[in-house]
Amino acid sequence: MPGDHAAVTALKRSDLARLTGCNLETIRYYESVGLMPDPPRTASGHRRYGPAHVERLNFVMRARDLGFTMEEIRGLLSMVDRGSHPCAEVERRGRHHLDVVRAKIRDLQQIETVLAGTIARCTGSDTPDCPLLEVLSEGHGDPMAGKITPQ
Amino acid sequence: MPGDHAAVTALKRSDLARLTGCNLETIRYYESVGLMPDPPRTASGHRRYGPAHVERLNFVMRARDLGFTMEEIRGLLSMVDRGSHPCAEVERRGRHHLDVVRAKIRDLQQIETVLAGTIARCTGSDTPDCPLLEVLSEGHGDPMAGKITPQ
DNA sequence: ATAGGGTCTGTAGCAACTACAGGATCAAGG
DNA sequence: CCTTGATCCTGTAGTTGCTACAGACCCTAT
Repeated sequence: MPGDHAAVTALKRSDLARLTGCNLETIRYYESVGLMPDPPRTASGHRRYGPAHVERLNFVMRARDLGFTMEEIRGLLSMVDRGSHPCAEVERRGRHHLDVVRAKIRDLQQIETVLAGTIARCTGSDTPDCPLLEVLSEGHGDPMAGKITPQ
Repeated sequence: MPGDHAAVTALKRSDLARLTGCNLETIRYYESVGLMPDPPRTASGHRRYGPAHVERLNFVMRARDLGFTMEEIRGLLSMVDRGSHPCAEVERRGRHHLDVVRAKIRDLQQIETVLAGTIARCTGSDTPDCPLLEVLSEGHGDPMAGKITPQ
């Protein structure tokens, strides 16, 4: 039966990678940490993926693009898998993540302000007196008074 | 000579940590990766730090607070150590780092926009229909059209 | 039949720390 | 002087989210 439908839609790992834009090794990694289910194998042990795997991987990748941690993604996925995913709970998790994202933005903006302000005072000349090095070396008056969490 | 000045200013690792607010283990780590010089030791091998170490660690920590990578910090420090640190070069490195910081901010703001917009459509009810899950599951029309580099 | 690809597994590496285990040493009290 | 508890020492493993390699296997085409 050479036109077998199941065989036609069966994807190798490289196919799944190409289709989703995900790195080949990353797919195996997601399997190992339980974000992707163990796929069926051929007799010789090669992975074969179907449409469900493509969807799943796209979900994971989109969540990653939105900056969700793997722990958070795992949580969202397990809600989906259990079929119990009330919007209220998903929203709660989304809001929490949004808070984290906003905190990161604030921290980076703090950094940007200090950095841009300092660099603006640079002369660009060959003098060894540099405002940026002074800011890094100074001991008086912290320019980052509010503690930040970088990255 | 019980009032020995050198002895008075000699700091243990825990003292340095307390003084700078740096984690105890991190100091050893910075030594191991060459950001901090190997300190002198007592006969029994215990580290003893002086004011120069305090300054150095403060420099490293302030650079870290501004989001510089260790590689960048290493570079800045080696310029300082060599005594050749023309403002122009420091400024160039600072500007490059500023570009990186601004790119991160833009990426996070992209994320924030999509996330906030999606969550705003959440009903907060018990329905299993959730805009956020739909965004993560959908296959049509990428909400993050411009590729981003999260974190 | 064999050459070349792709796939398999396990493992090591990246940043930038943090934490622990198991031993040595120090400082103070009895 | 001795003991006790805190601190110090070293080396190593863990963290997050991948990425890359080595060495073995397998699959396909000529």
